[in-house]
Order: sequence, then C-alpha cells, then structure tokens
Amino acid sequence: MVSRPLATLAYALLGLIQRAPLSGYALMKTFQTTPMRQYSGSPGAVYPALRKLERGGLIRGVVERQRSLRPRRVYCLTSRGREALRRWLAPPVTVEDVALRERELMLRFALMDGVLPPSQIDRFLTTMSESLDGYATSIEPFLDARSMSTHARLALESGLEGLRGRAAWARRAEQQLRTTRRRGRKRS
Amino acid sequence: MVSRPLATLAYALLGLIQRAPLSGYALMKTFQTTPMRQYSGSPGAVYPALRKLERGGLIRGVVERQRSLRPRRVYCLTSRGREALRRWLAPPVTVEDVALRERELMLRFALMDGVLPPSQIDRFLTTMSESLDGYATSIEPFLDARSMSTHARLALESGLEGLRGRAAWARRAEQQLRTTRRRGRKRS
DNA sequence: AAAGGCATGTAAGGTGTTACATGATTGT
DNA sequence: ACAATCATGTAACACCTTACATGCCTTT
Repeated sequence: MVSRPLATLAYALLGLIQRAPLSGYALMKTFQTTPMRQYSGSPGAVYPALRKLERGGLIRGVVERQRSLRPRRVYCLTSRGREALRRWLAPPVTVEDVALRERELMLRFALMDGVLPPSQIDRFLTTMSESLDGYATSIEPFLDARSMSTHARLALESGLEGLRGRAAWARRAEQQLRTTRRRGRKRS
Repeated sequence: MVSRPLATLAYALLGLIQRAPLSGYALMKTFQTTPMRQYSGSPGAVYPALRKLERGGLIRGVVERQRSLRPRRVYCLTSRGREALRRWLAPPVTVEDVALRERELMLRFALMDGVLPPSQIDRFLTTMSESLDGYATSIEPFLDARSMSTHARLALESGLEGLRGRAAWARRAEQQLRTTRRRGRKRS
C-alpha cells in the first residue's frame, strides 16, 4: 500500500529543511519574506504540517532550550523524508501538471538541485516544455470558437502567452544548466 | 454587517449563470470541456456550491421535469446575485491580487464584460498592469541575493517574465478594447 | 438488454484560513 | 517599563477532492 501524497506545503517544508535544518518559525519567515510566499506562511498551516510530517517520520525535531515553557524545535530531514522528497521531485512533467499545478511545478524545480541527478533535472525540463506546448496547442482551437466573448478570448490569449513563455523558459534553462555543468567540470 | 466574500468557484458559477441560465450539470461540463477547468468541475464541489448560493438568495433554481425522482434544476441569477457578482468584479487590482490570486483575476476579467461599464474595465486593466509592475519590481532584488541557488534564480526569472508579460498583455488589452469600442460607436 | 451519457447528490477526509492565545527575549 | 519580535500553538470554520450512490434517457 502506497501512502497518499502530501500537500504542496508539506513538500515545500521538506525541501527547505533539506537544505539546512530549520525551526518552524524560520520556515514561516522564509515564506513571508521571499517570493515563496505563494506557498503560504500562516502559523495555522505550518505548525500542523510540521507535526504531521514528524508523526509520519519524515522529519525529526530537536528541542533546544529544554527547560523553557516555550521550547524551540529545529527540524532535520530523516532518510524517509529524503525519500519522500525525491519521489515527489523525480516524475516527468505531465500535461495535467502544467494545466492545473503550475505553482507546484516551479516549486519542484526550485527545490530539486542537489537532490536529483542532472539527468533527471534535464528530463524534468524536457517533459515540462513538451507538456506546455502540448497543452497550449490543445486549447488554441478555443480562440476560434464563436461562443467566446472578446474578454474570454483575451483572457485565453494571456494564458497561451504564459504557456508559450514558460516553454521557452524551460528550454533556455536546460541549455543554461548544461553549459554551467560543463564549466563546472572544466574548473575541477 | 457585511457578508463574507464567496469562494472563487461560487463567483465563476454566478458569472456563467449571468450570461445564460444553466443547470448544474451544464455548469460542470463547461468547466470540464473548456480552459475553465482550472476552476474545478467535480460534482462534489459544484452542487454544494449551487445549493449554498440558492440558500443565500443569489440564484434561483427552476425545476424542470417536476414529477421525476431526478428533477433537473435550471438556475437564474437574482438581483442580489447580480449585485454580489458586481461587487466582486468592480474593485481595482491590488499587488496582493497579482501576487497571490492571478487565476481569480483572469476569471474576473473574463466575466466582467456586459456587467461592468467600460470605465471600470479600463480601471481594472490599468491597476492590473501597475500592480504587476510593482510586484515584479519588488521581487527583482532577490535575483541578486547570494542565498539564491541557480535553480531558485531560474524559477524566479520565470515568475518575473510571467509578471512582465501579463503587464504588457493588460496594456495591449486596454488599447484593443478602446479601439473596438470606438469602432462599435461609429457603426451604430 | 446493455452501455454510456445525462443529472443530481452525499460522505469522509484532508487542508487551508483567520483569529486568537501564550510566553520569552531583545532593544529603546 | 514598554514595544516589538521571537516562537509555538489551538479552535472554528470553509472549502475542495475523491469516491460512491442513484436513477433516467438514448443509442446500439
């Protein structure tokens, strides 16, 4: 029996903790003070999510300031947590992903370096640009439907531009990462 | 006491019903078969939302096929519903909106024609492009932060391109609507 | 007569939001 | 001494997803 996937916020927490052990408060502040704020930074979401991750054995909280009434917990990833993170990061991008879960996709990309090997990062970007192009092509015909009002058409155009733009970005990112890696190898 | 705002799905339903009376099933199909599918089209979301709107007096369901065990309800907007829709559509766009509620914004734009006067549509697009530029400028400095990994930087670049692109779209849309209106007036 | 689409709905479960509450520590 | 920030948490509520259930109608 495969345990059900976690919420996006839970993966964001795993990904941040993976880079460095952090307290709940530090995690919240990361959300509140950076462009990651889309992934939510209210205490009512973060603390319960951390509790749940700890109950599931994906993170482990070490209590500093023991004797205090208000202990401070710093969380580390466990090996099971690292595994869960990898299983979320690794799969190729589907059309469903780009149609309905764009934010989660960008979060995955932002958190995958140092966790996935270059080959899987390349696959992520390749399947991402393919899926974006495929989805864009599949909704383009709606532009011609006479049922569309001017506003609906303009809104759809905005969406299509976004899809095409992100596809181009994915291709550029793949190129850039490749050359960066080459330079890295030369230098070493 | 001002009643709390409705969920995005509820406004999507109001907006669609406003154009033409529709049944719950027809609304669901609209979501499932068009790019509006991002706004969700599962029966478990749509039917309870319609019930709630009817309880609140924003829509009224007329039952066809009375004597059947499975009646078919066709919903119409009430004047209170039209008012609620307008109150959701009318406000100027804020930075919070573009940072956290981009989808809702595009839905608002797609549904506002025929409901808001041109002046308010213009204001929507003007404040939208301003807010997009403002938000983009506010997160640009993060590109230079040394704490950003290559992946985080690339993800942020993608986000910034999206913001700039939508700002350009909003300006283009405003121009286009203006000229369309002029042509419309000339012809009449 | 069976299949598939029309058409409506409920139940369980998880997740998030808002608002509130508590206490410690640091700076002025 | 006071305010702000650090730091953690709970409770109420709303909402959505998934899965299931029901029955009608049309086509093959």
